[in-house]
Amino acid sequence: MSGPSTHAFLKHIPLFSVCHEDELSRLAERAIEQRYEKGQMLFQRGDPCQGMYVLVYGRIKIAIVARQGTEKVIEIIHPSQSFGEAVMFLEQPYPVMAQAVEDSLVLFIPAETLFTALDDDSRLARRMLAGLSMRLRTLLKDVETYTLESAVERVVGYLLNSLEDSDDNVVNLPVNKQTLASRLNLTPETFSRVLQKLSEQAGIVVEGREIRVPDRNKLSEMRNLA
Amino acid sequence: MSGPSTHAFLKHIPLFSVCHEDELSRLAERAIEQRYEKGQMLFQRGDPCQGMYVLVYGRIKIAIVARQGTEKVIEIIHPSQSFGEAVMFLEQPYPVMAQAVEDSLVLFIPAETLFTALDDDSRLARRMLAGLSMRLRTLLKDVETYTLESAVERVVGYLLNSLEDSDDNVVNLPVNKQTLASRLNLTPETFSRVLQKLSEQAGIVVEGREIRVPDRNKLSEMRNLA
DNA sequence: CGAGCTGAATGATCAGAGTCAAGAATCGAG
DNA sequence: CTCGATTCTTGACTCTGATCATTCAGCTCG
Repeated sequence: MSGPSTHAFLKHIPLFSVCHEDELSRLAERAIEQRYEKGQMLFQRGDPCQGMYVLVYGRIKIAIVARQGTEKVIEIIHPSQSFGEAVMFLEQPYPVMAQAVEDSLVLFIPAETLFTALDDDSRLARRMLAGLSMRLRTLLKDVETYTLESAVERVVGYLLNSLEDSDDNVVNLPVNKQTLASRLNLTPETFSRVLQKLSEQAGIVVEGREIRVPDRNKLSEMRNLA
Repeated sequence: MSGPSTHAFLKHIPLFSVCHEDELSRLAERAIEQRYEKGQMLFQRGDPCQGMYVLVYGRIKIAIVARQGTEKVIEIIHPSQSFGEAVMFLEQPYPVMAQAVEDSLVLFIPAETLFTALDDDSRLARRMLAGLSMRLRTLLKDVETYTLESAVERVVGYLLNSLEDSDDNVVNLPVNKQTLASRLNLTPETFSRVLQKLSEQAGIVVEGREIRVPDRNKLSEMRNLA
């Protein structure tokens, strides 16, 4: 990806789509392309933060690591999503780690570059505020899910959510089941058992990373009854 | 609280402390004082959001409500804290509810007023971005706590955290034990038992809403062993 | 093609925390 | 000060989901 295509790429990211052309050019110019192989770390908890990221292609997982090394996936980043903005504003070390779960290409935007852009354009600031607010809302939803819902409810919720976008009846898991289980705050074993149960009782069909859902209502009903 | 004192109050809130005098005056002028009695709702999930709040005195709890009416406290707001900004930027209905747990006075700042101030002053925008980022970090920490820590660890963590500010060895619970239990994602019963256990094994002394911690290290050690 | 990995499924067991039910203590209004 | 209502504590029991251990399936690579 060279200069001009970086410009084009940024332009269709919601966050930057409001920017003026010359501002976009400036951002594109200073953005740094970084390639990561599957398994490589982008940053670890405690690392200093010098800017934000936008994922071009591949897949990144964001996770927290407990004292004993237990890892809990917070978020799975898809292409065109940005991450790391919040930490940049706080000027504190990363509270999480980021790791490529597939070969990935990211754009790194240095903090200085972004701060300048923010001062120049109050619309960008507004977008950014909305973006962080959205992130906050999502995280809040996660808290709600983790604390108020059972294992079955969490899985059903995830599946129905994933179905909303695509209009066929298939969910393609974005990562392996271990990682997804962690994202849903389940052990792989429990996740497997829940899928098993849903196959029997809600008629879903699991084939590797592909899950077919012939009847959404039936699946949805599993949430209500214990 | 009249106009001039509102100005003074806002001035010592970190978020607004960067504002110019005339901007502060404008904010103070348009801010609306609202009084709530203990138990009164400020807003409910689903209500439209027209601005943000700053708590002057009293105590507010922010909570999510599940389908069956189960309530989970997300945050306990103390004086000088602001809340509701994120929802304002999203222009969506509230995903949470807010209720006064003591007689309270809040300042309501209309969205329009704030948006104007943001456009006029990029420093305010920057502060606001930092503020939301901070909120995000806190919520992330909560996810970490809920998913990775046991009941005892959560309570010990809360106590040690509360001790950090005050330098005597006493924690004064800001709300009743039910509410605090919910904030820590525990049932009141479990919370009570954990306090019981910590009294026996870590030497803390519980007297109503006052908890004395003679030995922080001893308390801290409770986190590690099962 | 077979050895060795990694990811996934399954079974047996266990434990942490929730639920239900019953008292005790505390608070607040009159 | 007293009655009634919350709020808190304690006990007995249950249950969800974690842990541990094993087997199985699918790949990759020499």
